[in-house]
Amino acid sequence: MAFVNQNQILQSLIAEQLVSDPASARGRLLKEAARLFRDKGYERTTVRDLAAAVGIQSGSLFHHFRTKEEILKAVMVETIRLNTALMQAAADSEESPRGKLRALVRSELESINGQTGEAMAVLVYEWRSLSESSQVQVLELREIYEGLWLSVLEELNELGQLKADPFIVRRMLTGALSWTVTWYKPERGGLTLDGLTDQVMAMLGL
Amino acid sequence: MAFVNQNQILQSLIAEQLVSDPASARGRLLKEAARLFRDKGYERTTVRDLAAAVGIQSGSLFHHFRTKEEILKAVMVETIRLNTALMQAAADSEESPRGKLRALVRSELESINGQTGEAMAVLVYEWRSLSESSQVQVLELREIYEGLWLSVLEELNELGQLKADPFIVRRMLTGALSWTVTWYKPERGGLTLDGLTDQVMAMLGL
DNA sequence: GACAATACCAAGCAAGCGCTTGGTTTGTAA
DNA sequence: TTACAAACCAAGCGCTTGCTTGGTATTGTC
Repeated sequence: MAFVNQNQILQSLIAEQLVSDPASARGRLLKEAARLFRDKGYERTTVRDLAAAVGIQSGSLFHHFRTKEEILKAVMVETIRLNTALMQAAADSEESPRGKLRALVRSELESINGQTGEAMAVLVYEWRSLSESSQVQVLELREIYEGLWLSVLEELNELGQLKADPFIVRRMLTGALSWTVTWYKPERGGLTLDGLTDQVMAMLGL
Repeated sequence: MAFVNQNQILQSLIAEQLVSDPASARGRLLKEAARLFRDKGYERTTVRDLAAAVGIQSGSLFHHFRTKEEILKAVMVETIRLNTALMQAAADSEESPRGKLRALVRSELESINGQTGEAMAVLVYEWRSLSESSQVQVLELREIYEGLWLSVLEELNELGQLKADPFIVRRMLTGALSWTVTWYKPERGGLTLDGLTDQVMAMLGL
């Protein structure tokens, strides 16, 4: 498979209309929404907050989205789509199972602590605010994403390099990596994203 | 130090008025509040929900607590107090650093997935709903709790048994263990709490 | 340049929210 | 029995919420 960079992946997803262009009105709203939802929580964020963040009246929001919850759902759906593609590319760029796992860890840390960090945090911590029917739809996408992890972890396990059950390791990693959003501040303190990735791999004895 | 069981610890904390008796009106409310806050989130839980859960009128709540937020804070404060005492006892019951760490992991898993699980989940996932001044107060208690973990992890590190930085390992464990609340269901599926603890230790290469 | 369709505004509605109020019941102790 | 505080109820106030409505700019298309 050819190597592609992150921007190419984003562009092709936009072309397929699977994620909104960050430059479009919809895209800008979703970005601001993700930030507000992470900072204040979905419930504490009002439609007036959302509208103000993109400079329109609160009522005008409902021209783009039918309900407030639809905004939350859109944030989650587009985030999973983008990150599934990014993770797939990261895994494909490596040969060895260990290399693939490291790429996945690094890629997820990047998603959580980088550009799409707000949206990733929303995905993890605002799950309960989604209606049940929306949860089902988002869960379907999430399973593709998780499948990526499991295939790599199972490969490692068959090689005897994993010290615990693949399913459990993935779940522990889900918690551990998403939790980094609450404490990891790359700017102050010397730990880089690669350094953090190394620590995670070391912790797993890899 | 003498071995004490969990109930003895709870009783002595009640006697010192550091946590509410679960049989008292206040104690029952806090228990119901923890459950509701975890299930629906703090913001989605109304004072009418809280009152109905203990069979009183919504206005009557404010005879016991000045504000709704005070209820959230009380849930968090009492939960930390209880669990700090439980963790201290668990660590003291073991000799070796590895044994102490295992006891801490098991104890935290028990807190998260057992009786006080609702409250522990609230502590982790409703942090943002606390006012800043309350956050400061709860954080002070939290630091005692974290100190317990760090002293054990540092001891292990000095013995060369830890594969990554103690601070980072603790943070990874915080995320990983608290996340178990979203997927670990001891009743269905064969994994016991001890089994899960073993998996965590294995993952750390211990 | 006509004409939709799209994007937005200004105003406000109905419902639900946290919390207050004034008054009644219940528990306790002399 | 009396006295008094703690616990509770019934009612509702003032405010904020998500969302609707009727209308006006703005944009793209032929």
